Amino acid sequence: MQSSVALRKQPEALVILERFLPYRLNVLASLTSNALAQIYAERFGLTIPGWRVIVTLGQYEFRTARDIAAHGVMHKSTISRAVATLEERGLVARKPNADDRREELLELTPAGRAIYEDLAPEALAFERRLLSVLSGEEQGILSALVDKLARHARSLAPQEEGGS
Amino acid sequence: MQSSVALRKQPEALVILERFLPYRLNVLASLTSNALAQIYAERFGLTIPGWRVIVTLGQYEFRTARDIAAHGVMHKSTISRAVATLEERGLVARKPNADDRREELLELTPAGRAIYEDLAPEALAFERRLLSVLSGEEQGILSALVDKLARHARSLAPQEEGGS
DNA sequence: ATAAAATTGTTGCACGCGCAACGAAATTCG
DNA sequence: CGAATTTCGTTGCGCGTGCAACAATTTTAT
Repeated sequence: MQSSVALRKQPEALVILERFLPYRLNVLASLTSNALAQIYAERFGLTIPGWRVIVTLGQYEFRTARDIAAHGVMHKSTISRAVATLEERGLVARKPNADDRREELLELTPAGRAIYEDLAPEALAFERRLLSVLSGEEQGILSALVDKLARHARSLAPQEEGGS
Repeated sequence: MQSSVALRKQPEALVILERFLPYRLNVLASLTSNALAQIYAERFGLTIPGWRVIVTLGQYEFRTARDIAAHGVMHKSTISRAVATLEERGLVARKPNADDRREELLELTPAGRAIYEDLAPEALAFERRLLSVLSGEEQGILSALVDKLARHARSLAPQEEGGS
């Protein structure tokens, strides 16, 4: 065994950022998030959590704060405050749940739904612009891989409450 | 043309979160980021920006704060403060650049490199655990697609400074 | 050469966010 | 049935972070 160099002391790159997936995922998510945030902040004065509440309620009609938090990996206090702000602005209404009086069902007001209907097409247009560099097949593959990874990542830390 | 229902008023889901890629990318990034953050916060008292500075310097040896910020889509003030903290802890050192005295070259101190060499294997182990649900081929495909998307996303908003 | 514009990094300020403690309600257990 | 535990949502606190203004320096334009 011809030893190459004995006791190399030179620093060595152990992690290559350009190949480190968690890093790259965060960079990509930041890029898309920032671009989207610009749209709904400038045009509708919405924060990211506020936007998420509105889109979730636009899709699900009635949901609790906890559902929204868990689904989007956000802290419950973040959602609580976002809902409070949206309620003050008259975009979201609370309906007490008779079956479980700890929780409140949330829904969009007509004004909230109007914003949703304005915002949703822009969000989809942004998504299309973003995905336009991928073929339809690539989009499907990416979609499946992202879902697979996300499911696995959730199983690695099930009891957590995350922050964006 | 037999019209279906005239003037449907029922609310309609325009955005399906489970199919909306920016949302899913953020969820996935949050999941991985939280799990990683737990490692280097608990064991080394590092914040996310602090960790990013250390890994970047671990790989590149000499970099300016601006480089790190742009590469990781983070705000320059975030990096500035992270570097200040790391310098106080004796993990990072500044070398003034004679060619351009506005900027400072950053490098890891021996203590900083020691943390890096402790942390890097754990980060890589986490990445392996995360990617273990994908085949080698799938990993390669995902990698390529993420890069392609990130390049495109950067080109959509080139003059921005992002936030994590 | 001189002035105007651009760039690097820092800092005061405000605010959003995570944490932990809390009240209220529901569930589990003895 | 009653006590202990769990869960949903809110809130005070501290802090990290984005924004904008700034000093220092370099680059560009006149």
